[in-house]
Parts: sequence; C-alpha cells; structure tokens
Amino acid sequence: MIEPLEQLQQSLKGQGSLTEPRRIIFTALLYQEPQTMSQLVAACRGQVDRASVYRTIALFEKLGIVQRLQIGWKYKLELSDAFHRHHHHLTCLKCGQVIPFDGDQALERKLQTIAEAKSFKIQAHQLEIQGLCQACQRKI
Amino acid sequence: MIEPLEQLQQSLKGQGSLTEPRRIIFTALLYQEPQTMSQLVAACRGQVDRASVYRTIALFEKLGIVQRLQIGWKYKLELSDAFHRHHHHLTCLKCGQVIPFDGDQALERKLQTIAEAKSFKIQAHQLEIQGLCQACQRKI
DNA sequence: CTGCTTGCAAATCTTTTGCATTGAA
DNA sequence: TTCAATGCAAAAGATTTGCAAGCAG
Repeated sequence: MIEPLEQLQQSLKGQGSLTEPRRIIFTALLYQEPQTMSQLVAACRGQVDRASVYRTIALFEKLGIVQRLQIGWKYKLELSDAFHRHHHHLTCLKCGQVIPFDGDQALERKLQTIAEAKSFKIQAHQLEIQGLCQACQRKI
Repeated sequence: MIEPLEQLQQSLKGQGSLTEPRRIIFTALLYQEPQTMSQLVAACRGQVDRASVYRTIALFEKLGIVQRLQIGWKYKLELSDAFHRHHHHLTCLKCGQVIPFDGDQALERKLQTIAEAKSFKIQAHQLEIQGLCQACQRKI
C-alpha cells in the first residue's frame, strides 16, 4: 500500500503544496472515526488555526481527499474513498457508534440502474443507515 | 388519501397541540421541494418567529413528521415518508435540481441483509446520489 | 387555573472574510 | 522577489436559551 502521506502529496500535486498545517490536519483524520468540524479543530488546537482548518477542509474536499457525511443532524468528516475503501455507515442511535461496511457490488449496480432510468449520470453517492447496534438492542 | 392536515393532527396526538404556527410551518413544507432552514424561516417571516420554527422542526423531527436530508454541504427539510411516499434523491451538481425517485424493494431488502450481517437493527436510512441530470450532461 | 407554546432579545456556536505576515520556490 | 498559505481578529450566519406573556384544554 502507498504511504498515506505520499498519496496526499500526489493528490495535492499542482493544486497546492504539502505544508505543515495540512499535514497535521490530514494526520488528524487518518485512521480516525469520522469526526465533526469542531472535533477536528480541537484536535489541531495550538497547532493550526480554526480558519486554516476550514480552508484546508474546503480544499481537501474539492480535491476529493476528504468527504462529508451526514450523521443524524450534523455532518462529520473522513478521508475519502481514495484513502479508505469505498464504504457506508451504520450509525447507532443510542450509543452513537459508527460502524462502517464495505460497498457492495450488487448495491452499486442497482443504483446505476435506477439512475439510468432517469438518464442521470452518477458521480457520487452516500448511503447512511441508522438504527440500533447489537449491544444497544439488548439494553432496550 | 387522508387530508395532510388531518394526518398532522394525528401525528401530534398526545405529543402536542396543532397550533396556528405549527400549521403554518407544516403548510410551508407541504407540496414543496426540500428546503433549507433559512428558506423555511423566510417563508414564515412575519407569521412565525425564527425560534419557533426551529423548535417546531425539532418537534416534527422527533415525531417523524419531518426529515432532514443532506444535499451537498447543507441539509434540507422535507415532510417524511408518512406524508410522501418513501423515496430518495438524485441531485444535479450543475443545476442543483433535485429529482426524487421511489424507494425500491430490492434495494431496501439488500440493506436489510447487510445490516443483519452485523446484527444491526435498521430504523431509518438515507440514500443521496449526486451527478448530472440529462439536460446538464448535454451542455457539458 | 395549569401547563404547553410563542415571541423577543440575548447568548452561543459555526463558518467565512479581510488583512498583514510568513514561507517556499 | 512573488505568490500561495497562515494566523489573528472581526464579521456573518445559524442555532439555542431564558423569560415573560398568550393560549388551549
């Protein structure tokens, strides 16, 4: 596997330079669960200014390095499919746990079919599922 | 079909009363495309206070009358499946048009299967697709 | 009456901007 | 030197809260 930071550098190629603040923000996202903007700002506190975090996330999103996903009422951030495998999430409404699950071939094909019926050309999609995880089902 | 306002009353039953502001907010959502909170606040301007709109939407959401959906970076509001048929959206990245499409049996079953594999109990789900609508594909 | 709702104003939180400074090519 | 990127402070927007007044049951 390519080193994540190396891959980040490639993604930035020609679009901007790999500066220290950007490296810090990227690292804060790496191997983490999806996090809110304020969590990310907090994680970078003292190292990167709030405004720079926002600007960097905007850049990362434009370059497809980061993606936002809607969990309940707020959105969270995570590295995009270029850094993780394509996947979706199961979010537990009781304990808040986020369980990722891999993209499913049959599922994706199904989406294609639906879109084609409306002559729509898919560029991206998000699927979010909410419910109760195994542990929380027992607690009732 | 049941009258929407009648159905609203039933949904509120025991959880709150059908007041004038709530009726106005509900009506502002009825038969409309999904809208942002500020659009909704604007639509109720002069009739309902901003804070009441927020409080009412929170209530409606808790009672399953309204649902939020993620379109791009921001969320939008629409009446939930109890008032519309269960559906998802195709959002055109160029012109912003939102095309609804009906829920698909096979698709929903697929989700069940995936969730069961993780002993997860689904209570809700959202599927959002972005891409280009037919007209915008031609414009290039 | 009594408790639920609302409007209004103020407080918070989140996101965006302007600008002077810093840093790498 | 020169342009991109950053920190800092202030501005804008979005959301929430406290409280007194109004309304439904």
